[in-house]
Amino acid sequence: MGKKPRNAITPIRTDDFPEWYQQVIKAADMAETSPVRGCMIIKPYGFALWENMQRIFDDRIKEEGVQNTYFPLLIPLSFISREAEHVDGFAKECAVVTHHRLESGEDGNLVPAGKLEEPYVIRPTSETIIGDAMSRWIQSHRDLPMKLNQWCNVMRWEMRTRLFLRTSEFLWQEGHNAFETAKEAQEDSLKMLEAYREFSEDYLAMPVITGEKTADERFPGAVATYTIEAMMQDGKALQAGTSHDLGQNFSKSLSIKFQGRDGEEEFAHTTSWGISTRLIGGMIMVHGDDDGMIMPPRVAPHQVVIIPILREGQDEAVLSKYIEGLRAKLKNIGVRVHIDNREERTPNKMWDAIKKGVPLRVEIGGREVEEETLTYVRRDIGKDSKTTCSVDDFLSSVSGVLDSMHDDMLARAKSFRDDNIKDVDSLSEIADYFSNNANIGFLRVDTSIMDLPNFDDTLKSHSLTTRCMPFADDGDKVLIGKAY
RNA sequence: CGGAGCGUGGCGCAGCCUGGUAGCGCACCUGUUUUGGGAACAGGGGGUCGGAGGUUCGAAUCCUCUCGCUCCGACCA
Repeated sequence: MGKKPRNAITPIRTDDFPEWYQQVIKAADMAETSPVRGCMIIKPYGFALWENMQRIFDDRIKEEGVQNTYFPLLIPLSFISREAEHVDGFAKECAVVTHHRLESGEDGNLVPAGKLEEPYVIRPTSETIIGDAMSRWIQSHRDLPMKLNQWCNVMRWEMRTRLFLRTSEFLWQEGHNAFETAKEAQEDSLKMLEAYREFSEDYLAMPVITGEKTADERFPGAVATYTIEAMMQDGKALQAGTSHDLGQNFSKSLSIKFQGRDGEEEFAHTTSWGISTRLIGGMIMVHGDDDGMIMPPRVAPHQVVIIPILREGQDEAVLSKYIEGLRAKLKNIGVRVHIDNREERTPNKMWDAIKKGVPLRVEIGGREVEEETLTYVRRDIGKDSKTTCSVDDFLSSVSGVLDSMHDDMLARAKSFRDDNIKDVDSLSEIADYFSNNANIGFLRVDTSIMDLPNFDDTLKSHSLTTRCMPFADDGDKVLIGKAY
């Protein structure tokens, strides 16, 4: 029997990136497919990550005066059809509830019965039903701005699904704000986009490009869609979050109106903005390596995992007490710590911690207990970072170590991304670049190129899309790439 | 929805062409020796082969239908 491969994930990224992605999720025990078509089961370790993301971002939006609500899962069919472009955008992917009862059929199987007068649609997004409520709640300019959010699940019957990146049902937050003026709405949509950028970079260590979507990529019914775009390690783009300026399109079709300061009746200006469990897929593809996941320290379910190393003739009680003491001290200073006490071989515990991407792995055996030290390894660097230090030193430096790991992860991802954005001038250069399979990433071109007659065909024939018109280029350039 | 492939113990697969009543690796359980970057040996438990129908003395193997999944494309957070 030969030794197992040096890396924990097979295949490695450069051999088969999509398969590598699936294997990382499995190895980290984050999620799996379910008996329900296109729907995933988020396992405890994956959900703990989502909970941390939720907590952080929820606190952030509350600073903006956003209030949480909960609206029904089911939306009357007639609501969806109120906004014309909205219908076109979502009709193809709606799950519809048509019955409310099951009866025994002739062959003994249960069959739907009790047909509904009006079918319900399982929400693909909630602009219409929240807008309907807003139309009743908003009467005066004094009721504005109104900022509502909900953390919930939505369903879009996608043709092809991938864990976290695109599932038929997914978890997200959807914010819906209403304002008196067009200017406020526009500013708000940009502000929420900035909140996404900050969250992605400051907590997920995932660098993003902020910009506006081209008309083709705009949210159905929106005046403008703003996006944060991230680049995965295979050079593909991931739309990691969007914020829409809906103008008065939805307020007019849903009748969200108020009496203004001048006594005239006016339609509100609304925005909507969302991020989803897709971000988890992004984190995997931005940070993961051939040994599995690397959790960004600030959202990692466990920031530190302690692995007891018990050898023969060693007093287990003494070791446990030492470790328990360390755990309590770490918890005290706000570090999320996990002790791996499973009856499992030590090397396997280490590999599990690696595959799960726990930022810091702490090993404690007889030596450490005797010397009142501990040994730790940074996940993103590996065993070359193995350090032994006193418990006190660790306690005073651990948050700094986690911070620098965060900074390093962000910097690494940023330089990879920047290295893979090229400037070009012509359609033929775009075609040439993506005809060579070795070339990955985004191309940046003048927005005027979108007016060329062959533009759409060129993109289509290479499976390319416009990702966004970056704010950094004042909207003069457009990024083009392959997307998830 | 178009193209391709696959459904056999928990997972990954072989067997199918040339029908004879199921096998391998990993995982799991027990024991011994081990344990600081994926342990070794020995013993052991677990499947009726996606589903339905057909051919046959006999079907995981052949035929028909059907369901599901994965990948590629179009669509999309």
